[in-house]
Amino acid sequence: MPEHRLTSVSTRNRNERELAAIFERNEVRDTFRISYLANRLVVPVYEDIKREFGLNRGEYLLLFCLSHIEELTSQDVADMTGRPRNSISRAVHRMLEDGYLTRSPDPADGRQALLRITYEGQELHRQIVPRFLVREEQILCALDSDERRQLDRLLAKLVGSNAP
Amino acid sequence: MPEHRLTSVSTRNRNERELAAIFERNEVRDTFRISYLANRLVVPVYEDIKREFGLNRGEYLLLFCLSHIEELTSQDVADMTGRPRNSISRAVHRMLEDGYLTRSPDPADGRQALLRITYEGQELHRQIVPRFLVREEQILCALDSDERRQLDRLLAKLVGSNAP
DNA sequence: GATTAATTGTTCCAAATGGAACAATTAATC
DNA sequence: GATTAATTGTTCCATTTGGAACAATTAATC
Repeated sequence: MPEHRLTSVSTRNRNERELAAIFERNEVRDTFRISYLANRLVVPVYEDIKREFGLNRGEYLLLFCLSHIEELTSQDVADMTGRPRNSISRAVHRMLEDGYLTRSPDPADGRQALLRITYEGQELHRQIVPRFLVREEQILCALDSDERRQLDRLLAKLVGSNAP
Repeated sequence: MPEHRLTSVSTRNRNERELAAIFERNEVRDTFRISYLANRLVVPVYEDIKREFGLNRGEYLLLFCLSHIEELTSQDVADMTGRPRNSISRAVHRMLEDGYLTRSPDPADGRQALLRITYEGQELHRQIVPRFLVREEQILCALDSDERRQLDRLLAKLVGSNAP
């Protein structure tokens, strides 16, 4: 965000009250609340991942992409994650060294190399996913099952639309 | 934020198709989609703000907070935005120099200083808000007015709950 | 009321970040 | 097919970032 991040993790009453007021008053309520939610969902998990596995966000995103798509180039990952290519390059090297992925030159195009996740990488991913799920549940349990379905439908629609 | 960020801004068909697949396949769908949405809403606007007004995210967040709450300390802003205090400190100094806010020592507590937005700061905020709104509309127009109300209700519930 | 603990804002510094230039390769254009 | 343009992954470098230590001040504890 670096982010449009607003946490209410404050021990001081004043801020909690005032923060709530911001949610009601501000001019771009939906953007603001979605951004806030995203950070509440994701930030603490990334802090865990950093602490326990030594991966930063870019490295985990690389792992995540390769967990779902068998073979990708660095450029693919850059496109998908919106991160600059040099960051991906760094992440790839670190993850190669740690044995979480492999790289082989593309026989069809000498410029690029094909990345794949290793077994160790898959294992790591398997350890990390539950943390996101636990966190998701902590936040989304505020909704009943009907509301969860509503949310699912709305998100599908929003994400599916190809706005600019 | 650095971020759990996945954009579909790719000129290549392959990635767009594969990206869509990730949304369906992955294990933490709601977290993933909310995070994706947040970035789509916010990232391009922050890029504009950076380019046109020279403010980074932290600086704008400071402005945003002071636009809605008359008087805050640096620590207040740190609590509300979840950013480290030294970042806030830097942002405050830059914004002071630019004349977007004022600072006066708190007579009741010698440790802290009270920040307020200036007229110039309010003007700047007034110029920036519409950009968020335009972007919000670009994304949320995928929903009809009923669905918008649903979303509003769900967000209120999610944000209002005080999960850990 | 003296002593210890906690809080605020700042400075220092090592690490992360991302833009720009670059060589290697492939695609496009003439 | 030669020449120009575009693409990929990397290196370089200036800027940003955030943790830790710090002085100044206030609160808590004895």
